[in-house]
Amino acid sequence: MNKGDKKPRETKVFARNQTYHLLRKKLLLGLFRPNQRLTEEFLAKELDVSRTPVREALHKLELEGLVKPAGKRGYCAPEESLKDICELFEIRAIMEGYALASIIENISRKELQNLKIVVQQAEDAFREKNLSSIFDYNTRFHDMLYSSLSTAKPRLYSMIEDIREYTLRYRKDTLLYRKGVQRSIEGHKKILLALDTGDPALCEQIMRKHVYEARDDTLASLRERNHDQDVIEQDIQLRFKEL
Amino acid sequence: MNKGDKKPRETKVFARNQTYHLLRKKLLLGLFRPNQRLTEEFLAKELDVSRTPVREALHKLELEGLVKPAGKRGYCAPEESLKDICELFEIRAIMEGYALASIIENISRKELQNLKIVVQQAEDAFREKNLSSIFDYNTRFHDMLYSSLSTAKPRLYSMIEDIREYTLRYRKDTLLYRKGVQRSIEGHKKILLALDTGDPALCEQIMRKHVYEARDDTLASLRERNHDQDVIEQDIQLRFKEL
DNA sequence: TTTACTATTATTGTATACAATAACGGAATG
DNA sequence: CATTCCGTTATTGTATACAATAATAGTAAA
Repeated sequence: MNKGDKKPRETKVFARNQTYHLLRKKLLLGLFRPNQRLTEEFLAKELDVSRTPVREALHKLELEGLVKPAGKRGYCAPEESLKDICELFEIRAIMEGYALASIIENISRKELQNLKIVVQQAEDAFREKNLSSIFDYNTRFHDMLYSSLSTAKPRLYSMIEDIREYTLRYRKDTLLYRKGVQRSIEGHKKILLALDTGDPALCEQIMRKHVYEARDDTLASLRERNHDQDVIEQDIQLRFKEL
Repeated sequence: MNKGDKKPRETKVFARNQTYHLLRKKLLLGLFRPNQRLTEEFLAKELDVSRTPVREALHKLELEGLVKPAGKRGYCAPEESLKDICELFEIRAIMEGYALASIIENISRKELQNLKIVVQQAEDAFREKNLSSIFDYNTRFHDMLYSSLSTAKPRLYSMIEDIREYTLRYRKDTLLYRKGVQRSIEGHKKILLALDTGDPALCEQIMRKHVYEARDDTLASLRERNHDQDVIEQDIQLRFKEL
């Protein structure tokens, strides 16, 4: 070790964390067939670790509902029922609605201005049919909107993030659903208007409606899914490359 | 094995589950000092299992926020900040408010009648100063109220149950706070009235208010806590005896 | 052919060994 | 007396061995 680097800052990456996050991502992207049996040994071999980190990951993922018990032994990937999807969006609507209402206490004029810029960018991208970047703009809009929440109400924030991730699994489809994208941008504009009024109840109402629209678009796109299954497969593989 | 019992139904209890639930309960009851270091070996010895189930339990409990990382290594019991408590109640208010609003679609006249009976029983117990049984009546009221939710919206239901458990940790104090008990019963009456009207928005509003009152009473009783610390200790030990 | 029983295999649960490293403490130095 | 360095100890991360048991297949009997 050289004398200069007292702390080499090699953030040791543990197999446990890596395994958990990788498995989680794979499940969220739907890379396992529904009801596919997930045995510890199989996953361990696939991820090139021992059973120990895999088992822990599976048990934690069970807590989150990302894997479900298969009979008396082991786990499997859950199959997505429309009812489950609806409930996830419903919960998102409740929590994000309240989150928006509590944000108006703290949000600054400058932050509002920045949000407007992002929405504008998303709109431009939509006009140029640059669909993939819209996904990023939407994400940025979301992150900016809730940035104050992460310190003010960390628990609410992390719950919202979790649920958003769970619904993210289906958004890959919505991405390809043009009408949904447009509605989403319109929704963001309305959110900004609501914030401008400073009325918490209105904010809550608008945000709930926005999430319900996202739900409807997701369901609509799921119904068309079989039409362009191969495109989606490609998209999944691409998105997974980013680890 | 006798011929009669093909399936002896000895539900094998795994050290893993037992350890997780026991540790969870201890944490919820506040049986560890805040910031107390929780080493795997110490807990393993205490619960008479190996480190394996303990480690899994700790990692799962971290996911729930019931233990927090202590420095770079290991975990410790989190210290309860008033801010955290407030946020927990706030989230409860959001979710239970929505839950009540969605219940009115399905609730039957008979169920309403049963709920009224339970509230009446709680009121009688209060008049007879039978404080400990009020806790049970309140729990029963809650369970009956949300029984339909557990099948209709299982995810929302389990989230509410989790958060209720997290706030339960502080209710042990509220139990001894007479004014809080009375307000709680009055709150339940109002909830029944709101359900009678069949108005979802009103239900949501009333329930939120009810939970906020619970929060205020909890905070108030926490402030008086030092006065009768020994009584509370006794109560904790007693409650823990029930495993 | 179907059913029931048994033997085999697969897979998980738990404990433990070992390695890696963080935490701690004590000696040496200024 | 304070501080830094180094060696010891404590504690965790991972792999693996072994036991327990569920799943499976295969065989025999009806």
